[in-house]
Amino acid sequence: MNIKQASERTGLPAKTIRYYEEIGLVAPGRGSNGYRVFSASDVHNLAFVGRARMLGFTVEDCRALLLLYQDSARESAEAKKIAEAHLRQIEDRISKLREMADTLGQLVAACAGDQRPECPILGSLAAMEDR
Amino acid sequence: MNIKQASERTGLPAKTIRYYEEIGLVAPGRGSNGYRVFSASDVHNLAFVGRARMLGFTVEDCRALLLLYQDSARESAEAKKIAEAHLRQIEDRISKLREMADTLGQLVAACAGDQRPECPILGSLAAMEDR
DNA sequence: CTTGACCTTCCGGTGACTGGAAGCTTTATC
DNA sequence: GATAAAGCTTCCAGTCACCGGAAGGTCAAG
Repeated sequence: MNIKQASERTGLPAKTIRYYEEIGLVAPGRGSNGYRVFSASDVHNLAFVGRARMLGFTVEDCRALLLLYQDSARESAEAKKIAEAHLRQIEDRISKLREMADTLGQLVAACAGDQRPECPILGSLAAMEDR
Repeated sequence: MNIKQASERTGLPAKTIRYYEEIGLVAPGRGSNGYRVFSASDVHNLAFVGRARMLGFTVEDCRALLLLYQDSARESAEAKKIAEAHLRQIEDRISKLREMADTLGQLVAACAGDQRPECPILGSLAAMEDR
């Protein structure tokens, strides 16, 4: 099948699929007209990567996971290690964002948000020594 | 003062300060030798931006906030609007990350992580129809 | 007078795409 | 057979907020 169909079946934009080929994540064949030809397993691999990306794995993680997936002699410990590291990263990012949101929430709550110039948000940014 | 001192007082890397000048966030003067010369208010503005960045504001938000800060005729509603929009974005990102982390946590918990190839993580990525 | 710290600009890279231009091929319609 | 629309190709540039490094100028100390 051509790229459009592969795109529809995987939910990935055609541009993204071309990009994945460029960086060697998939290697579809080529027809005599130069068009990419996607096999069922190409589509399967693309969908695999698409789902991994939805879970926030980096493209390099996706590459590693795909290799493991295709390796019948793999050890599940390998995949778990990658997933655990990623999970820790996500939790880290969440806690940093949580802190930002909390601080920001306090500032927003303290701001009248009217036509007057006094603003605890701007004041706090100007000198945050009080926190 | 020179860039190194400005960097030390604001906690921003010299590279970042040069970048902020390039995009017009600050406009330090220049000495006869071509070196940047930072006034107290330059440093103040840089610190302002640095704190806004720590709260996750985009550089463009920082520019807007800085302009408001310097505008004595501002209305606090303006600043509040920016902060609220940003807060919503952060909350969005948190909830997306929270979903990822939850899904990922379940997969990690279900994976033995030993020398055997069976792996619910890889299996789930290969076909996530079951969730 | 040299050493080392500091400063300058410019170029390229990051991650994971996305948009758009210029130019093929294929398919459908008249 | 002409033409138009859809779909394909490659390549270039841009995104965001910087960071690293090269090549070279300047300044203070010994």
